[in-house]
Amino acid sequence: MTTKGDTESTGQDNGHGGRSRIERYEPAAIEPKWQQRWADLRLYDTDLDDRSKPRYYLLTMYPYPSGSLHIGHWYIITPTDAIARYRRMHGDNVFLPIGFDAFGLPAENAAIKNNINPRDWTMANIETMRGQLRSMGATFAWDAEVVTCDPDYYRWNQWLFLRFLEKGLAYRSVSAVDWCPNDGTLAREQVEGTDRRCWRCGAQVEKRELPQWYLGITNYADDLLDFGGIDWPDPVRIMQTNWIGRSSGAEIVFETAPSPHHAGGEELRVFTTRPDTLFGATFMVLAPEHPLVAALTAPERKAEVDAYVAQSAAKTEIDRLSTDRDKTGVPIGADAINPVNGARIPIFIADYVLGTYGTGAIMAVPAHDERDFAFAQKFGLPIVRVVMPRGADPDAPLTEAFVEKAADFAPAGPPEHHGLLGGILDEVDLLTRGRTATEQIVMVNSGEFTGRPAAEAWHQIVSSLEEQGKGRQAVTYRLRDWLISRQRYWGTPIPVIHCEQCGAVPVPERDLPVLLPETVDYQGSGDNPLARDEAFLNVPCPQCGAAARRETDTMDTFIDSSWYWFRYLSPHKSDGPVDIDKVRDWTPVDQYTGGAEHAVMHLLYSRFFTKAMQDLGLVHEAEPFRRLFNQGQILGADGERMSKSRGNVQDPDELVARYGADAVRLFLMFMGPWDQGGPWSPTGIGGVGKFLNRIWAITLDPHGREPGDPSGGVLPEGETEEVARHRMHAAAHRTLRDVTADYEDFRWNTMVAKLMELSNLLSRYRGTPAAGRREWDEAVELLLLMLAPAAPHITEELWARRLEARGEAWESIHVQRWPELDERALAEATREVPIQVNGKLRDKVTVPSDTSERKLEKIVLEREKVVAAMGGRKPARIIHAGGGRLVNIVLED
RNA sequence: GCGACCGUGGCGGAAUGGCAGACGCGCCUGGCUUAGGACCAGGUGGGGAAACCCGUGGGGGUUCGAGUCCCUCCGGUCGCACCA
Repeated sequence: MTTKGDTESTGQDNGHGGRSRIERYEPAAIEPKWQQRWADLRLYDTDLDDRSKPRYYLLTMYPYPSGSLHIGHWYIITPTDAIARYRRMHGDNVFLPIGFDAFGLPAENAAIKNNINPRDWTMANIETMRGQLRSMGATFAWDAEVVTCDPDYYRWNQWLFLRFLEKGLAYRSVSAVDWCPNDGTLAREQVEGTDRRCWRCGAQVEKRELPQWYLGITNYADDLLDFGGIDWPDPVRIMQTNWIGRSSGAEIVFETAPSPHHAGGEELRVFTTRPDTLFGATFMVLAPEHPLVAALTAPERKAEVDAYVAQSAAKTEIDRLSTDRDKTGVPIGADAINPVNGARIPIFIADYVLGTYGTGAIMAVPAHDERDFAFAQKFGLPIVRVVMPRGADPDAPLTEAFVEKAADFAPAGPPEHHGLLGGILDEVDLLTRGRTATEQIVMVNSGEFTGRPAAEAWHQIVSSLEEQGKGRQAVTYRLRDWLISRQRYWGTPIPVIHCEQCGAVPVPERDLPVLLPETVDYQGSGDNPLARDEAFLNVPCPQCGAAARRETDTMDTFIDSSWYWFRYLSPHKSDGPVDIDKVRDWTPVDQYTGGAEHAVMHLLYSRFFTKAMQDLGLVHEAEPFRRLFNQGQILGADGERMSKSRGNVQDPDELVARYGADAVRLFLMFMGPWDQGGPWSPTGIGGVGKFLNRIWAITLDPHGREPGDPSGGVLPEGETEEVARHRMHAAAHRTLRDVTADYEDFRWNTMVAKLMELSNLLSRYRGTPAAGRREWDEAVELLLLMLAPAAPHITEELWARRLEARGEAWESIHVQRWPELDERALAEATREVPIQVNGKLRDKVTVPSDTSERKLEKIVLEREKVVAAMGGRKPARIIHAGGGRLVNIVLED
């Protein structure tokens, strides 16, 4: 690379022993120049009203302004920028906006630590990062920039919240949050490890019941399972499907039995996906926090039950869910009645049953559920087998739960998280497997249902319960409503006022935005500084005018990112969050790029917001992003996540200073497939540097030669100038064909490799009589055009110099049309055919391209090596692989 | 445990079921140089003097033909994790 001597040789020696006729490639001398020029010409501002060209909304996940860009940002942004440039060369009106995800904890923590204002910290970081983003040569539409901590942005978070509130999509409810005794409430990600400790002080985090604000994402659960019309990677769709966790089954009503202390007759509802196993329910388990626990507990059990409830309340959810934990629980001294056979079964509480899922109560069928089995074994409870493979011995003792179920006999519906993931398995395969299993699993010990296939009984039992009013088909989701309250300063204030008379009153729209106070005491004792800011807190109730207090919770910052791409279209609109006409013209986003770590949270919230905003009449679309691409993650050289604390962060500015932005861009694209990422290693960046030097040399100095080139000035052995010219023409167009396909599919590594091949070929002809001829010129031009989206600066510079040399007026390479493919150039006069005998490669023969199969067979069978390989045996048949790519002679046995 | 993805030279990685290892790094040889961590040319999967043989995590299968498709085992990465 050119860089090494930069400091030592101070440019007086050009590194080529003083022989070269051209100055060397100095990225530092050309890159800022062109960046400035592009900005001055406003080359990349998008006219959103221009309908003369097809629109292309290209979106990349906006960064958090953490302080500076790291190489991972470049890894996302570089190819995204290349897509933008490539689409423009195809005549699309490309919109590539950028902004900053500017609310969040790091700013607040930095404020506490350094005693500066979170806003100042954030805005300073944004300024730094803007400069870095410009240094990459990325073509962002800066005039559409959105900064989420700007009141002009977050007021619309508040406005949307009020609309959600009106619609019943936002509500307040009491729930448990993580609470650190020293630092107050913590976000989920601030609680570390399985022992749940505070990341700052290391104290054990506890749960606190607090009134919190929620958004009703579960209302859209089934809609969110429908991925129709969007082209997203399977892994993301699968993760979202699993996260939503739709389970269809039945809700079944058990009644409590009368006892000495109790009249009985209370209804206990359970959710099960296996109503077919109802006869095997030998006990019942309630979550410790189940509302009926206190009422049902027998007096003599009270002490023990209370102790268990207290004990599990002290535990975190993580502890409770830990799989390897032993089952614990206590009987509450009451029984329930199995509605299907009238059996009295004991009721337990146990923390393996979650209060937040289903009905917070289960019927336990130990024979057919591993967890229930373990519990029954520990507590010596009966285990009754009720389904089994046809022909099995119903009385054989079970050593483990038999959980095999008869395919999917639940009602058809959206994809669920167990088993059948929509369309991924072959349908026919599923049907046959399903049918077989369905017939093979039969009922036993189940009264009138005994002997029937379990799949039938599933439905019959549900209908029979339904008739008696003791149950119904039901669907449950793992997905819960979105808790958006954060007891933090640096976020969007939730626009609500609490009045003793009127309750929680929405802030009137005319009073928006509820501004974050500029100066607060964020140095305080760890709770939300807003809660101590009397000026902020005290307001009159908008309804009755009495003294009232503001809500002090702020919104989860995922709210900001749930609709920001709509705002890019009208960032300064002051009478509403979005411009519905622009939204109609420009969304859904054509291509979204970003990391897979947002597969569930951000991408699910964004889909929810879009659907909710559609229902509010704000937008016309049900889906935000038509196509999604998840690039891989760049890790530190040690294979770990890059982080300042690990000291494995690669500073991109340093690389740009050494190698230039184009080389860094190209190297990131060349490393490997974009969706793969991998450990960072700068070894090899010199390779793309060499490539750029070569482009520089062949463009500016076709007739030059490098010192010591032994083949310099001479065409390859046996090659005429005619042949060389034809080869250049063919190679240029073959490269164009392949590179175009690679751009379309984001295969940057092979794209760069193919351009390297073309430049290697031209380099071989440099200084020979073939150099500088028409075909040479054409190949160089194609090479520059094809490279332009990936390495925008060097190509712009060389393009300008070519124009200048030809006395033509300057026009940016980045407004040129993508070259047209000349199909005729691809045709070769001859082709080389590999010859296999019994599938093994034995020989190759070069024949005229129009050789017929029959003629080719004749030629092939006369080849010396082929005859030898055939060893006197006769061909049974001869395979011609597609289009004469290969011949395979299959011999008789 | 469940789900998804992935195993190819010393390294990053190529390869619509059809010549395995494109392209690059590194390394070797030579050239050019006062010099080179610059530049140019050639070579570089393993074994073998060669003919040739062997090679895409292991084993099986489908096929004229498998890195690619199917089954199975082993190893790795990510996500979920008592969700009834």
